[in-house]
Amino acid sequence: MKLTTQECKALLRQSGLKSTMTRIAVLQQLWLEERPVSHSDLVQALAQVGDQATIYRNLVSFVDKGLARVASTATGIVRYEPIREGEEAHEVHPHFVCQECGVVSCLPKSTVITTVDPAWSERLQQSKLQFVGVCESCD
Amino acid sequence: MKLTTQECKALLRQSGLKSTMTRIAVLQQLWLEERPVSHSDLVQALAQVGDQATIYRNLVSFVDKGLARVASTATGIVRYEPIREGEEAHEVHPHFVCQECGVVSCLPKSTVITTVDPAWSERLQQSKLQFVGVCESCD
DNA sequence: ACGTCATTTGCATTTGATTTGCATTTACAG
DNA sequence: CTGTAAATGCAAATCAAATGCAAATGACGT
Repeated sequence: MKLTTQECKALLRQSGLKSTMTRIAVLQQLWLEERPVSHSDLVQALAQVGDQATIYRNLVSFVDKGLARVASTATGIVRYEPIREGEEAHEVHPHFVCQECGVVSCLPKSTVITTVDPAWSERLQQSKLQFVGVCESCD
Repeated sequence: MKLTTQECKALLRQSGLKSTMTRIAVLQQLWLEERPVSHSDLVQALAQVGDQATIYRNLVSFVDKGLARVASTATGIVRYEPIREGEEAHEVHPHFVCQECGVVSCLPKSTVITTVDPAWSERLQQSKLQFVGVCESCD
């Protein structure tokens, strides 16, 4: 999904973050990707836009302000995804991690139905469901 | 759960791994812990038993041989747990991660009921469900 | 029990991702 | 326009994870 510069500025403003060139670019890139992306993915994609430390700190503040979340830490690499409108805090779509190539992709929420014991659900801030297997291209 | 040295040797033998002092100690420690443990947890626990590189390589070969699995990579730290008798390959195994202290603990399977779309279940080697929240001690 | 050989270990070091310090620049409220 | 807190760039520190290599050790045949 594509986010216009104006929409980015609006989101940032709402979160109390200043609208910097780099920051806007990072946010747009996050929304552009159709899968969770790592810090180094973004550094590559935005090499001429900004520094790695800047990108890193932007990701941290996005997570802090609720504009993004850590979607996955599979393969020991932290991957982020934007938080899109209308997502429930403790009910997030599942991710699929390929054992071979390590690619992390998003699955439709409908892939799984989860029922959580009420005793626990109150304690939940968030839940992450990860499927591990071999993707089609590696099969 | 406790695993005798003899049982360790048997498991290792079955997996085609030699029965070394350190290796047995690592496997026993894994079984002893009631929660997923990190490499450095083990290095601490087995400081006088063996070297960090040895422990690391043992963990890798355990995963390789199916004696253990990476249970969690929360906090960017890889945590292992032993694969115990009679566990289903694609069964969901819920863990709880504390946002504050980062401790990862196992939850009873009954905490969650999941139904996976058959189209995907065949591709599954494993599923991991992670609950994120604040544990009692940090609350 | 003994020797051989592939496996495993210990120690040192490297890699690669993530994180921080600090001087400089920039956004934006007044 | 101006002052100030926030944000940036660059360099360097961290920290977990991974590797190279020589020495040590388990397992198997004799």
